[in-house]
Amino acid sequence: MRLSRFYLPLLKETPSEAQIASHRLMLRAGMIRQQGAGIYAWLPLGFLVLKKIEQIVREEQDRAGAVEMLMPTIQPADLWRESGRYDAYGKEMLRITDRSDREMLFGPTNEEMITEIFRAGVRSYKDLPKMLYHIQWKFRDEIRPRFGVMRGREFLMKDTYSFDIDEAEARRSYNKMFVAYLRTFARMGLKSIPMRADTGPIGGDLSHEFIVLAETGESAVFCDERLIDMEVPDKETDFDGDLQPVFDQFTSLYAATDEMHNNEDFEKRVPSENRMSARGIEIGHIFYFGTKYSLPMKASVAGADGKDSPVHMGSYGVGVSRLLGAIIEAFHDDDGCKWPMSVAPFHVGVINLKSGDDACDKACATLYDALREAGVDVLYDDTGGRAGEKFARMDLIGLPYQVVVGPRGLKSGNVEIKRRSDGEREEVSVDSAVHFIAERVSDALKVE
RNA sequence: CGGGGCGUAGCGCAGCCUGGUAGCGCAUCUGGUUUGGGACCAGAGGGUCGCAAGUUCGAAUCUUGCCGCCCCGACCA
Repeated sequence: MRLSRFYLPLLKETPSEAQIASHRLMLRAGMIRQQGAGIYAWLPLGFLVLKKIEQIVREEQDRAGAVEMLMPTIQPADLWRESGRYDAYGKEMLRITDRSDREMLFGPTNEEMITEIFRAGVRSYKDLPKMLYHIQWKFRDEIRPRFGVMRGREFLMKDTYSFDIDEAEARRSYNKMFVAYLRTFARMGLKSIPMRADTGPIGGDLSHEFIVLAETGESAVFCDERLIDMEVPDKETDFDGDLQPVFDQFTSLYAATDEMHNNEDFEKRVPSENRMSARGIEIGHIFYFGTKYSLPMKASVAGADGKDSPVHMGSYGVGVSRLLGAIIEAFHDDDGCKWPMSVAPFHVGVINLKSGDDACDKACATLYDALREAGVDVLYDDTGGRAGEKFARMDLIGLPYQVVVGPRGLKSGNVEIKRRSDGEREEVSVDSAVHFIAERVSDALKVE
């Protein structure tokens, strides 16, 4: 992409409403634009990242055996009357009426709808287990939206729903998502920690929040710091096999959010040198809720004995749009974003320091074409303007690598390559630059 | 929803207390000098001061109502 064609409205000054780094940087880097409280338009740069995050989520869901579909944003109220949640949900749910005065709502989640869809098509235990997911915009009329996309009212969420014949089988589905989540967040460079979450009236131990540690996190968390470097299962993991050992391993050490924290327990189970109290951002939440919806909504299947019984369900959410905020919180400095390669809007930025200069233009054009040929996403800064402005802009948007092409280096046939993550620079010849970048990009994108 | 604050040019703000017909920085446009980390000089364009009503000879400024947004708290992916 040529910068001169792109739409990248940057802000030099910090908008007054942005309190935390991710919100500030998303506004300054021209990724989002606010349209109302907790409602954002995704500008080209932000949208590129959003799509990359979405794709990683999708790939790991598919790997775990879930099947993608798409449910509507608008749902009929009657569906929610079946589960009893139409009245229970409260003002968080945006209720609307259509031209015939039919009661509708903008979906805050999809348990009811997926249950209706499932019950319409499945009769026998032989059709189980099933895991279905979609990635769709949700609306929750939060009392107080804040922190940009971290707590918006409209947000993009991946939600998966599992259907099993009994609790033991449901646990297997739960474990699949548990592992899928560990992998999903790791691929984005995040160290996520599963923490016991409140299961509410249903009870049991089957609800976990996936937390990424960040100073600006919304909740206080307490954990054994050895969890941070626990090894995430690789892509050869057999999702049809027994995943219980992985679950056991990750849940063997203490980890709890504020609500679930028990200090006595914490001190008993965690050696003092490993105790960690920090703040965290919730980026995923998985939940087993048994027959909560299948019973009232009559989603049953015939068992081997010919008798009908309600299916056991679970739901598994990932805050896709929220992840942008979480990733920036984890990877940024005073100058801007520092995207991990896997979610970067472009892998590399080519900076033409002297647009209009024959040698510079030529070298840049060669690099631009060759990099794209090599499968690298390139943003080519072909604009006029001063060097300082170009450097600052590229640092702000935070592409993993910058290739600086200027008359000074070209005299000796060289360009400068800067790595955004640590600022390390290296002079390489124009000829070897493509290989240099392409190799590092493909290494960084390798899925393990 | 309780408490606090803010709406003045694209962005950041001053002016409001003490009414007199709107200003600064950045950005934008033109010309020139510059050119490897957000340049400089000269000039120009751009605002029904959130909306509505009221007080007044006169309202960005005072009064009332409404709308929007932000911050703290309780709630949430």
